[in-house]
Amino acid sequence: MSSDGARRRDVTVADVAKAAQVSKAQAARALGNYGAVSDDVRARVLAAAEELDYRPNELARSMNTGKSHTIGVVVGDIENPHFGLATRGISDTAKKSGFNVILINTDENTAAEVDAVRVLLDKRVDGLIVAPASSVETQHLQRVHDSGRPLVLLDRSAEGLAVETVAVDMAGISYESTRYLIEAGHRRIAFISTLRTDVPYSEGATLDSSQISDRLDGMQRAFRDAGLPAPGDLVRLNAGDAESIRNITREVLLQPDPATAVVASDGLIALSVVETIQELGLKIPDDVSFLMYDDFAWTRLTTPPLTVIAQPVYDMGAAAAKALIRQIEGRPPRAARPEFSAKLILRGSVGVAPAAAMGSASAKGSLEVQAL
Amino acid sequence: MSSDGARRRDVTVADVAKAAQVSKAQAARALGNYGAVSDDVRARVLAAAEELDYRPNELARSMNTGKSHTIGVVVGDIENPHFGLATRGISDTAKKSGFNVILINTDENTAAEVDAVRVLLDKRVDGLIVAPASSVETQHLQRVHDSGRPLVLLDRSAEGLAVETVAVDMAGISYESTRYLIEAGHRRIAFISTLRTDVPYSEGATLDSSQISDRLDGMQRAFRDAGLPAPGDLVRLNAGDAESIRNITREVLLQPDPATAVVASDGLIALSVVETIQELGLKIPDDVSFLMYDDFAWTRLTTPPLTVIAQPVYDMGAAAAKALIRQIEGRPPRAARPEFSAKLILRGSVGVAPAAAMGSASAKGSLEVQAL
DNA sequence: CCTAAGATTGAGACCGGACTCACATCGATT
DNA sequence: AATCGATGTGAGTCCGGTCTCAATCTTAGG
Repeated sequence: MSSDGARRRDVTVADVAKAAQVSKAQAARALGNYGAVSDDVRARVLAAAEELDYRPNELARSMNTGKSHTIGVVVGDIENPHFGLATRGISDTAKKSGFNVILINTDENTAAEVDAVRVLLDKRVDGLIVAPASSVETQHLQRVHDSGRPLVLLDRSAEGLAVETVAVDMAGISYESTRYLIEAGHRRIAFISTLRTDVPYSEGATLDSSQISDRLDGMQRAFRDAGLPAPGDLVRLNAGDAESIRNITREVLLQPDPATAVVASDGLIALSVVETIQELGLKIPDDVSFLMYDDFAWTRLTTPPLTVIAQPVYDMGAAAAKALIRQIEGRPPRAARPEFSAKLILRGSVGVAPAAAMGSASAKGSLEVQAL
Repeated sequence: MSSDGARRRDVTVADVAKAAQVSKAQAARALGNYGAVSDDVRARVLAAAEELDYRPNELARSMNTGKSHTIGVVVGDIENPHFGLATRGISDTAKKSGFNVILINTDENTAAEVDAVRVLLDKRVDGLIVAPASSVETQHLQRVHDSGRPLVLLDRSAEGLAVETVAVDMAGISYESTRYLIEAGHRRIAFISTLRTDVPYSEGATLDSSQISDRLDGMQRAFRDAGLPAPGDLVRLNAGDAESIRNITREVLLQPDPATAVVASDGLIALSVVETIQELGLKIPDDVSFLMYDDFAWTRLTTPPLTVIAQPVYDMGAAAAKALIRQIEGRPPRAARPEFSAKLILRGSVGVAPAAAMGSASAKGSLEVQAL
């Protein structure tokens, strides 16, 4: 309990003005630090404000400046460290420029996303950073853009939406890593993703996610360039919870013409896949090779450590925030936005494909491993 | 570009009223769904709103209702999956009750926390959930409480602050797990935490974090009950970045009277500790036993899988949000708040202490391991 | 047919700041 | 000493809603 009781009404400029014996306008000027105010008045007002423990009502302030100094961030799943890190990048950057972050989780559900965007707009955020759940259903984002509210997309792009987008060149890294797997003798490469789709995957089908579809494009191109048929039957989407990932993993590894390598689309999937592989008593990389997107610290602790595709997630979050703030402040967008690129980090989870190993006398066990 | 151009001023109730040919008051009533409105007027207003694509300005609304339907969440580090999960629990629960979440990261820095709280208050959030960086420097939280703004603490309590707190019984689980280690023959148990302190740890010193100090109390009590001296010299605080954790780990393991078991205070620390142990060529659990707080999925993937102290983080986040919302809505706090309790999950990283192993002929390798 | 309770409705105050505008004040200019 | 641009200052409006209050309309009861 402070000296003079608790939970009384908030102190307003008017109160301060009265205490300082000046007009509301003058008090507001002194407090808001604008306009012309004599030293005498300023001192009195500031003293009164201090005395009364005055705190400006940002809501009121926002209402007539039109700026809320708040940006809205809409992601699929904060629980996923990928977004955790990205969010950290965003919020660190935002804070540096005096912006706050309202975070909304969509569970990768477009309806929830539409809602989130609406709520954020209603709250008059100064701008939005969205990792769209769908690259196809984007009317709500289109509307945001049309309304003139700054918008930056993260991780995935939206079809036909000319909006600044911070993402890595997925097709490129996917091509590169697939080639790496192909060179290790793998022909049967499974790709497992949580992406929800109605129809089972078939080559050429348009997917809801630019990110996944770019990855698949990269894989296909790698196979094509190698003169090999892409194993479309091993592309498994709709991997939802741990149980379904487990089932899918068993399927692709135990079926007649099984996968010799598995690519996990994100860290959450990777956990279940690796766990299932261990359960099946299979050894990585002797029996199955494994590759995953995102380089989390724990991937160095497994035996063997996992070969991963590292994405500069924090930096991307930071870049998205920077780009957004630039838009908010009306500065022109960066001429050449930096393309973020992912890196294939070779550790120990990719080995020579079992069948190929028989053919080549030299290769055995894991491929050359790059330190760290 | 929508049919009628872009980026025009926002549509307001006044606009809708004009279009519907009714007074502003009536339009507001129809839109806000309060007061008495005839069916005819309601229909016209709703139609006009639809036509004009009217969206209420939540800022204006908040300003005179006094409610922002927003809660502020202040955590030390969203990047830490512990908080990621907790945040998820909070935001899921909040959303269900129509609340949004403004998230601020403090980097476990009290000054940043003070600032965060101020900003949130200025934004007139309806309530706050804070995981206090310090259990001692809590004047800012005290002020929040005094002002009557709902406040719930998460994870750690604040000294002398009678505020609803959602946390696990740390002393209890720490006691239990220490006893477990002691029974396995460990006498030299190291405890590594990021907690920043000015003075090096000494038994009895008051710490800045209720969480850590409870854990240490539990450890000490376990040693005392076992009639053994607590290895206070192995309590290592100030473990900041990966590098410093690495150094500390080496120290406690390589010094003359080394630790035979290491307890990592959180998942981030655990990563570096385990990595360092592996680097040193030591085997878990044969050479060193390892125990960590928080049960992350990856702890099941290492060899051996790690023995952990699982905390119901998501549920705690959800409970904190529920408690806060209850306060916001003026309902009485739950009579008996559920005590959350952590669970020791035995996997394979704790074994018989090397010295003790020599003594007992039977024990060798890891202790009995509980499935999952 | 008249009257009063109850339903509708519009004018305008209000929330807490920012900002416009007209009106001082004041030292400097000539 | 009269004039002028540069401050200072206070009254009052505005932002976009909510909400009070008095006026007007219905409609059922007498």
